[in-house]
Amino acid sequence: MDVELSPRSKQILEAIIEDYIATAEPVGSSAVARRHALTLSPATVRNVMSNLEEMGLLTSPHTSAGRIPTEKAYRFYVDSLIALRQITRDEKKQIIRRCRQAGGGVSEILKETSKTLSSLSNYMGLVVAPSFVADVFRHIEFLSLGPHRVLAILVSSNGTVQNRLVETEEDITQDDLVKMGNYLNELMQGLTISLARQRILEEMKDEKVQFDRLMSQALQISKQAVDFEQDEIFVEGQSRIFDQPEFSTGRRMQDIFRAFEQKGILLQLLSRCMTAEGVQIYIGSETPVSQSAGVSLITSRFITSSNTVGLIGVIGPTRMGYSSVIPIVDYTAKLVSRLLNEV
Amino acid sequence: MDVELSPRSKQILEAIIEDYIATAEPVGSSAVARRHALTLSPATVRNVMSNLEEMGLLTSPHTSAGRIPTEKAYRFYVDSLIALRQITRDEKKQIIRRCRQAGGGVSEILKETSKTLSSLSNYMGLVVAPSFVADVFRHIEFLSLGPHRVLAILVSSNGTVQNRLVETEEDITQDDLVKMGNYLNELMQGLTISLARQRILEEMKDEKVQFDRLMSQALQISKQAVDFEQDEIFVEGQSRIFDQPEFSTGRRMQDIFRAFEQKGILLQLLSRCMTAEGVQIYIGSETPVSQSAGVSLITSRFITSSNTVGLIGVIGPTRMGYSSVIPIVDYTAKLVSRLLNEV
DNA sequence: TTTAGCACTCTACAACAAGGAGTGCTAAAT
DNA sequence: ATTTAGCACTCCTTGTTGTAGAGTGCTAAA
Repeated sequence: MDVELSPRSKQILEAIIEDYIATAEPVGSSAVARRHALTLSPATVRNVMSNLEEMGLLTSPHTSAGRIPTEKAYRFYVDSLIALRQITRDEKKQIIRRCRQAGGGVSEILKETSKTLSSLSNYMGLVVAPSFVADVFRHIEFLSLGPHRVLAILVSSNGTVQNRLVETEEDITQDDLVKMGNYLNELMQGLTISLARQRILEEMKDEKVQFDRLMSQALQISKQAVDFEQDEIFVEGQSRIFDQPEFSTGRRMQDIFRAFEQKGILLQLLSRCMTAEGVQIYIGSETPVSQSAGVSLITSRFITSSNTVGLIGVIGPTRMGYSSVIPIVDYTAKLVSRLLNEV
Repeated sequence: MDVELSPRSKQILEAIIEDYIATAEPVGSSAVARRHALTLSPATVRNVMSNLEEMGLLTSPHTSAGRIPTEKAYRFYVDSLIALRQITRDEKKQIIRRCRQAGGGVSEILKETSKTLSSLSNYMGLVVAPSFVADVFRHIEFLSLGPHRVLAILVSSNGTVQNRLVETEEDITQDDLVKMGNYLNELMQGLTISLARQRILEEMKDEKVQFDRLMSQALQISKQAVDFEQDEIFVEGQSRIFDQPEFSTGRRMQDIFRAFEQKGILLQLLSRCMTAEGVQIYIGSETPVSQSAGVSLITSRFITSSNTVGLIGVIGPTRMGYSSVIPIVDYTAKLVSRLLNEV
């Protein structure tokens, strides 16, 4: 950002951005002069605006409309101008209450978090759960559910539970299933899930094991149990985008919804965002989700007790209330980290 | 339905409905005469249409537009006129393949089912999972995840797995957790989840148990484990409603999305639909989800091995391709029942 | 009972005019 | 050297009018 601006230009730019965020209408010179009680005439403001336009910070939809901020302007605003609103005691309370009351497992907490983000920000809430495969193995257990059906339950030290129904060729008694469980628990103790998976594959090559019918079956089943892609994603408050006038035309909304139906995009997002600490802000075309749709994304990562990383965030129009959403996202991410690490 | 119609009127009504389903445009008298190679002049068709309008089966948006079917007409069409299209071998294959490959637990299968319904019908797919509380208890297990954290895992004989993280006041060793598990497994053997819940409450009143520190803790924890509302609902293919011209205006879409964000509505739907067997069809204002939005709903229930009931369905505009969607829903419901009962 | 003919209604679309908002430029004022 | 008032200009918005087309309803003939 090689933007060099006089204090007055900054002030005017800020006024325009905030006006536009509030109204979604192009803002004209007289509106700025009036609303901000600047001791300047519209004409002066116009000159400044003209400069800002040349610098690529403003555009006008047509000759005789006011001007609207460009992506570059939002970027500058967020980097240099913004006065973050403090998160209120009330909001804090609400976040804590809702995330806690979710009770249940990790998934339930994260889903409620996503809803909370949505309702506090009035945009869409997004949570991408941490990848299970990086978690540390805690426990595996097999239950017989019928002649050829075995339920494998896999627990990580985070408390994330995976279960999978496996069809077996032959009948296995519950006693044998317990033995298999003991064997595997021994085998995978202390490994991450992905390492555990490797260990299983190695073990399957072992000659001793190959001759032990029970053990080789155990490996077979558990291999299926660890082989999955578990990508939990919670997008909540989708209907809120209808509140935004810029999305009232179907076309852009469709883009957004399409994007969410492809999980891949969101996972890619996760991997991109999880390296950096703190609140990340993606504006317009910077946004990995749906570049064309004119949305911005504010995210922050959270960390579980096993040091795996997840992502929370808010998605709204580029014209979003950054100053209030950023603190909310920030606070929520920290809270979720704390909740998930709580003793 | 006290509709008495001549064969010719029926034929014309059917033609109009099918035309309108295909085009979403009001259909005029000459279009009917032409497209259906009826040996009738537009004028004659007009007379018939005029009658149909009087009977409340057609309306016209304005004087000089064609006519469109009313809800009553769709109802009559579905009840008496419709020629169901046979489900193709290809569709069958696709349904089977996708539902099977989902692997994993019940949830995964049902989610994939919902997606499959959506992509075959080109409308939205809906699956409401059977209520867990009616399932038969199979197994409970406790795992220590840290000083004061216990993970309770509850398995029903369907293979549905519930897990819940419980904070305990004092530390409990894994050994004790195993004992607690044994005790509770004994206690709840063969009961449904909801009965198991009652049993726990009864047991907590028992004096003998109250003096056994371990057992009373076990009850305390397991009470939390069975106390939840687990309503899994999968709505997939939401972006498809953008393809329907009648929803291009934001207002009606918003209604639909709002409805889906309130789970209550869908659960109410479940309870209403699950009593009846076979395919259920709800047209327009009959639809429990969002009466105002002009949507129709085609559902059928499925049954799990423990005789609990779930719901699959397709949601589209009232102007939906009933003749092809009905067989798809019918077949899929049967398949899912079979899959979930499979030995 | 069916059909041709015709007047009638209503929409959709385009062309046009008036009003308004906001700009850019120029020249005067500070 | 800035700031500001004045003013012409642009372009959107809204409303009006006119026309073409689609489709109906009615009447009278087949």
